[in-house]
Amino acid sequence: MTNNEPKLTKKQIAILEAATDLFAEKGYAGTSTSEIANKAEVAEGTIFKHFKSKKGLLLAVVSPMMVKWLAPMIKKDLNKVLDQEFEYIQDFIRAMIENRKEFIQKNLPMLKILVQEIPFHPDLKEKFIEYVGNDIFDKLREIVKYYQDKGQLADMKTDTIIRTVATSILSYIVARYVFLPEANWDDEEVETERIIQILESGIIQNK
Amino acid sequence: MTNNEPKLTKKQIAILEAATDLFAEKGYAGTSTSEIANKAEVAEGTIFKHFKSKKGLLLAVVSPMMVKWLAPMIKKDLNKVLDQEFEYIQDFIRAMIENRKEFIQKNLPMLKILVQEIPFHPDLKEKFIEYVGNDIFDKLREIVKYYQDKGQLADMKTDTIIRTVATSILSYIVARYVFLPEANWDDEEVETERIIQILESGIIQNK
Amino acid sequence: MTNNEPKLTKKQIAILEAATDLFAEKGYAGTSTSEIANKAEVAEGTIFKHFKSKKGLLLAVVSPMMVKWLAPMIKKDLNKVLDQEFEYIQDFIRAMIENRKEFIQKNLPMLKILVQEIPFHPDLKEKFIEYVGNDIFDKLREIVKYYQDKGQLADMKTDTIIRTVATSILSYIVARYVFLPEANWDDEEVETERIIQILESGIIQNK
Amino acid sequence: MTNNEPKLTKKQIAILEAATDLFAEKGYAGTSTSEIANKAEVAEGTIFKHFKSKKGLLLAVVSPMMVKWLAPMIKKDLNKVLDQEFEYIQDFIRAMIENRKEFIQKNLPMLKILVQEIPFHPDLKEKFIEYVGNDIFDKLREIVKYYQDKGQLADMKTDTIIRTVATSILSYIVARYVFLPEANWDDEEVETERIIQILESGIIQNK
DNA sequence: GATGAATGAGTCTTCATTCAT
DNA sequence: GATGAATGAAGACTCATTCAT
Repeated sequence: MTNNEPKLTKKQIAILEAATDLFAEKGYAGTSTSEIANKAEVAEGTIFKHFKSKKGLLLAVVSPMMVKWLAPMIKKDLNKVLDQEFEYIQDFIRAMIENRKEFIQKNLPMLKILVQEIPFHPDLKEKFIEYVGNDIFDKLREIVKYYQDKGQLADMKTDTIIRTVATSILSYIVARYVFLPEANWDDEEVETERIIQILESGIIQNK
Repeated sequence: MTNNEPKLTKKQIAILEAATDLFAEKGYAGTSTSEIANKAEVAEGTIFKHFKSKKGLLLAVVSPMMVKWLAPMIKKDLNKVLDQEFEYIQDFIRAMIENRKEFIQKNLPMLKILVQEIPFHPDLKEKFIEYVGNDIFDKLREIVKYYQDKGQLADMKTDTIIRTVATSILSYIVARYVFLPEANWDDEEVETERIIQILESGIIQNK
Repeated sequence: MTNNEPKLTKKQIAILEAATDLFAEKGYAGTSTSEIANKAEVAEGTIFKHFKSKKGLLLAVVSPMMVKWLAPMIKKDLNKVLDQEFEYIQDFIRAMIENRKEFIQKNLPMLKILVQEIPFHPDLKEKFIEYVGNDIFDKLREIVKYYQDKGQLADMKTDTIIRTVATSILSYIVARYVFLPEANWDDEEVETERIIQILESGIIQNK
Repeated sequence: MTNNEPKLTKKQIAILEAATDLFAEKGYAGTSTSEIANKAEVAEGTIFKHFKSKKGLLLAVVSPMMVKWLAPMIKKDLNKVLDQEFEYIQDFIRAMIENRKEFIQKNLPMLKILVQEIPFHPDLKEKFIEYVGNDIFDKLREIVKYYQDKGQLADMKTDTIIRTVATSILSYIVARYVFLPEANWDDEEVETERIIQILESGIIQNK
């Protein structure tokens, strides 16, 4: 967890970047390794030297996103919560969205790949669950509990609350960045506040 | 609704069903025409006799869903709205979800295909917009206006309201039926009410 | 040989005409039976009812040309020669070209097919030789002999003379109608005379 | 002439040779790429690695013939003409036939392919015209003019003379090597002299 | 006689993967 | 490590031919 980034060579980075772009644009099954080699300006064989198979390349593209994005997202913010840095849950949600904004935009293709390919790759799904399901979900439950105890969250089932918040956020991200990127959206801050406002008057007990 | 389905033969239906299942399961690009032929128990050539190309088959799978589901969904309910059958917007939303429930479950694979393939097929997107964007969106705007005038909807931008309601519903459908079908969900009625409740306290002005 | 044209039905004629056009335009191997059916406005099965196979259709297209064109060409003119109607060989050659002109132009596609497909179909070649080699060639030899005896033809080998005349005529036809139809050629009469003139001062002894 | 053949590998040569033989024997449309692969003893994929498509292979087979045969044929001999090496046009024609004899025999299949496929491939025709029509035709006109000025050629239209000589030569080549290779021809020298003799007494003014 | 749906072998082409250099 | 030529299985698609209606 400390230094798992084992010094990628220039070629490896080029391959990963090319693969990320192409997988996001045309899907995993719709992208050929020769296209990737071409875009990365390496020989086709080089890809297989570093990532044993095409599937291995997909995992290499998608894994760091799970490790670097989802895990830290919770770990960091959870600590802040417990350190009393977020008195109100609104602040926690806002932070979760705000802090990742940059990362989301930079890694949008990876996210797109993740969302699009998970249904077709059981092993991807497993890996995803391995990180999110068991590790993060537990911590999210702690957080929900924390705010429920503070009286800031409705007394619904924990999982329902998590689901509601998660889908509120994800639906916005998916809609804005994956399905309708060309629609004229409001500023991100405005949309963020709208999500919070909706959640606030909805499942969040004010007072 | 009367006779637009120009008598599909048994084989055509078998092909469409096999294609629908396989596209949903493994994605369009990940499914081979020989697999489809195999599952439909027809010769591979038969597929191409009826649907000029693999892409043509995809459109044949997905088009009726747009024509039969989305268009009627609005047309019928819009009339009911204007006929004063839905005094409260909650009833309208409930009806939209309730009425389609059966159709959604029956045509879930199609919906899954639509959601998953739209990003990769500009022509699919166009066809989708052709049905939803220009025809249906306009009518949705009318409905929103109608309830805004009645004071039942917040005074936000029309499009924002539509988006919020739509993503609330879609996020539930996608989460429940596409991404996490094996999670233990509450009864559909309960979830439906939850959506309405969230929307109610959120963007819907009570009183 | 008397009435071998066994009353062709309308559909049969349509098929033969469509096949002739398409074979000439795209070659035998490059034309599909469905294209032919399409152009002839009959069902694909109908083609096979009448002409057992695609190859059978080719033979049906090409055979009459050999029977109707080459055989009569000689028979008729040979008689005229022997009836003293052509005192000079020039008249005989001129007649051969003149008389067939209409037929050539009307049946150009068939001729094109014959020339183009003979190298690929041993049975076609055999059929051709059956008509030309054994039947016609013998009669041509008679004619050459006849004019050689009259002192109008050089004392070369009979076959060489036939070859020379034949290639002179054929090279003109092939060049004009098959390879370079769009070049600006002189009137047919002028070209005909040119062929004769060249043959005249070449292999034909004047006086 | 020095290094335009950019080092063909053994496999590429094997493919080109197999394709040349098969195209000549069965025609382009009548030959399958798997047959070619088989004969060349390479994998089918290898063909497409080197020649992007079947059509590309056809061009690769036929192009060098145009570049190496037709262009040099004229260029070399034209210079000799202008260098006064051929005082009489007979010598020029004889040289044209003689010098190429070896090449013709070695590349007969290619020539056969060229003749047979040009009618079906507009792009082949264009390429052919590009080399023969504009480059060589002009030079041929110069040569004709040259000998007309010397009084050795009849005062006909330049193009007619070229056509006559060309068809005289081509008809002989096509007849001897393409259509009737098994007929008992005289020695090549004898036939060559015959062509010249016919042309001589025909269009060539013997002072 | 005529149809056209159905077939499955065969076509051209692409692809992930390997391996000698 | 890096290459890219080579592979052959698999892909989408076409075709001549058959047969029940």
